[in-house]
Parts: sequence; structure tokens; C-alpha cells
Amino acid sequence: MTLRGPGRPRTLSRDRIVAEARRIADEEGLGALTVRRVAQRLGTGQASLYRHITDRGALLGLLADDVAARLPRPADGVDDARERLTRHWLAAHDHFLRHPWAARIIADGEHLAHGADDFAGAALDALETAGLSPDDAPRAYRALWNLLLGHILNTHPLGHTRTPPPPAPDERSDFAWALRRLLDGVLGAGDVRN
Amino acid sequence: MTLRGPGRPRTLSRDRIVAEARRIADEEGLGALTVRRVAQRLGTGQASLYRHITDRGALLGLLADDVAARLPRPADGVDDARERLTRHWLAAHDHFLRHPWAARIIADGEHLAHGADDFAGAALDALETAGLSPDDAPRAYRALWNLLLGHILNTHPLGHTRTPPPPAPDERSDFAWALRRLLDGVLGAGDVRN
DNA sequence: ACCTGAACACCGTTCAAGT
DNA sequence: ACCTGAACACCGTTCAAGT
Repeated sequence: MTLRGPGRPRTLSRDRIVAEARRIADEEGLGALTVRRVAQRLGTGQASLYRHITDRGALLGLLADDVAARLPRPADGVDDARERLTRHWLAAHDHFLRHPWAARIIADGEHLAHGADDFAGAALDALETAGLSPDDAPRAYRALWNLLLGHILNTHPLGHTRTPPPPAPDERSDFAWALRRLLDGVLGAGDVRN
Repeated sequence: MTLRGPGRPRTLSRDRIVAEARRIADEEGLGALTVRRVAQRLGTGQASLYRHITDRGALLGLLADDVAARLPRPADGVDDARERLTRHWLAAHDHFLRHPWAARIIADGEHLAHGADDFAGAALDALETAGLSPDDAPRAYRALWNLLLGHILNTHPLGHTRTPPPPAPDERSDFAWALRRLLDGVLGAGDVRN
């Protein structure tokens, strides 16, 4: 590691750009994430960014990859495979809830990143350990992933005219309920209550 | 019905604008749907549209509502509640597969439309008929809806490094598999194979 | 009343010119 | 080499002026 004085490093770099862009996305959403704004907050000219990133699209891809790479690892010290899966996906949901814009980028799928490979691998392993066939494990993985994505992306569940939201339809417990039910269906439903 | 000569009607109207915008979205995607382009294809000036729609956002809302209102009704003549639910949601999936851009607008959720009220009502009825409590039916509805949305919105399921896609991971059968598993988990899994 | 060209304030991206 | 202001081709939206 090289020594570095205090204060802002004075040269531009891809990492500095991505870090600043992530800050903007977290604070103000994806809509506020313009090339000009990133440059402005870095105290540099707009055109300078194009030395380090090829495109706004590529920048979004780097951002999403960054968030995907930080997806949680499966919980250690939990024996039951179903319980471990539940906790792992619940943690993944919490992670994306903190960076919902990343889910949007990933869903758009322009930039197929490798950041989530560890997560996907661990989830597939857990599903096979839980007894799924090599055919079914990827199907189950995609079902879980799409359920998660839908929960993150969908701001209003689209059926709110019927009943007033019971106590408060909080997104986390909503996903937890759906997740357990899907795992029941996928793993063969040992004991169908919770 | 009033008589009308052949050729393009010469006055602008909200319906004509929405219809043309829907055509553009279906043919070229949401990105190509600009106010200027709609105006151009209607042979009118850009500014004229603002007499009939308040906003580009409002136009998108009208479009999504239009698609939501055309969601399929539940199949008649199917006795088994689970089977009727399966067919209904599979049909809804097919519907959105034809207009994926509409799912994106609905997910963004700026414009909470009423077009899907019939669909939501029917689905909730079917879930309660299938034996769910008034507490669980809306949860199950949201789970199904979010699963559907995730499947439509997610172009690349994000775990494609492991295995080569078996014969061809066709989206429809992928959703069908996930849907049946979720219904198994939600309805209590009568017979867990298919 | 209804329509519209031109203008305004934004984008992402490029490029010649600076150091 | 690395950076950049100015320009280009787009946006959505507004408004004074037309009929």
C-alpha cells in the first residue's frame, strides 16, 4: 500500500467515479445520477469522466456489480438447510432494500455482471443440499430470484383498492411470508406452518 | 356510433394519442416512446399533445392502465380452484409478456392505476375460495404478483455462469414451474408433483 | 378554441484545443 | 498524457403567436 496524504486524491480514477456515483444513487436515486452531476461532485469537467468509463450505461453496470458483489454470504452455524436458505435470501432482500436502484439496473440486464456469481453459487449449493435435483435447483434459484426482484422493484403491489392495508403491509415481512411459502412449495413442504 | 369517413381522423384526442403511443411501445420499446415521436407519427406538433395529456408521465400511466385493463378474466368451467388460479396467472403472465414495458411502468408505480382492479378482485376471490383466510389472501396475491413481475422484468436471471441453459430456459415454462411451486406453498400443497 | 414554431433548460457524448 | 470548454444532437416542457 502506498502512503497517501489527507484530503481528496487529486487524480481521477474509475474507482473514485464509481464510489461517487454510488453515493448519488443511494442519496438521491437513479434519476439524479447524471454524468454531469458526478463530474460536478468530483470537481471535474463532464468530459473527463469518459477517459475512465466508456458510457453512462457502463457506469451503471459497474455500480450494479459493486452492489451485487456485496450480497451476503450464507449464514454459518445453521444446520437445517431450509432455515439457512430462508435467512440467506432474507438477508439478500435486506441488502437490495438498501440499494433498490441496483435491482433496477440488474433487471434491465444490459450489463450482465459477475459480481453475483458467489451468491448464485452458494444458493444453488444450498438448494441441492436441501434435496433438489440438478434440474430443479436452477429453476428454484430463478424462482427465488424473480420473487425477490419483484418485491424490490414493485413499489405499489397493485391491489390496494380492496382492503385497507391491515396493520401496515411492511415490505420485509411481506417478502418473508412469500419466501417461506415458495420454499415450502419448492422443497416439498415438510411442516406447512410457521 | 357515428359515421366516419375513411382515412385518418383529423382532430387530436387523448385516445388517439394513447393508441399511437401503445403502438410505439409495442414495436420499439419504452425508450423510443418520446413525446416528439408520438406527435410526429400523428402528424402534429409536439406542443399540441399537451392540450390532451398533462405530462409524459401521465401518458405512461394511461398506457399502463390500458394494458392492465385488458388483463384476462379467470377461466370459466374449471372446477378445481388451484387449477383455475394456475391458468389465470399463467394467462396474466402471457399478457404481460406481450407488453413488457407496461410491467415496467406499473412497477415504477408513479401512477397507481385502477385498470387492474377487476383482475385483483378476481384473484383475491379465487384465493379465498381455495381456502385462504382474509389475512392470507392479500399476502398470497402480493406474492403471486411480485413473482409475476420479477419474471417479466428480469431479462437475465443472473445465475448463468453455472450450467449452460439446459435445453432452453424458456421464460413461460420457467414461470409456470415457479407459479405451481408457490401455489403449492400457499395453498398447503395437496399433491406435490405435477 | 385549438394548434404550433421557436425557445428554454436539461440530457449524453464528442472533439478540438489547451496544459 | 491527461484534462476540458464548447459544441452537437437529442430530450420534456412552455409560451407567445398564429388560425
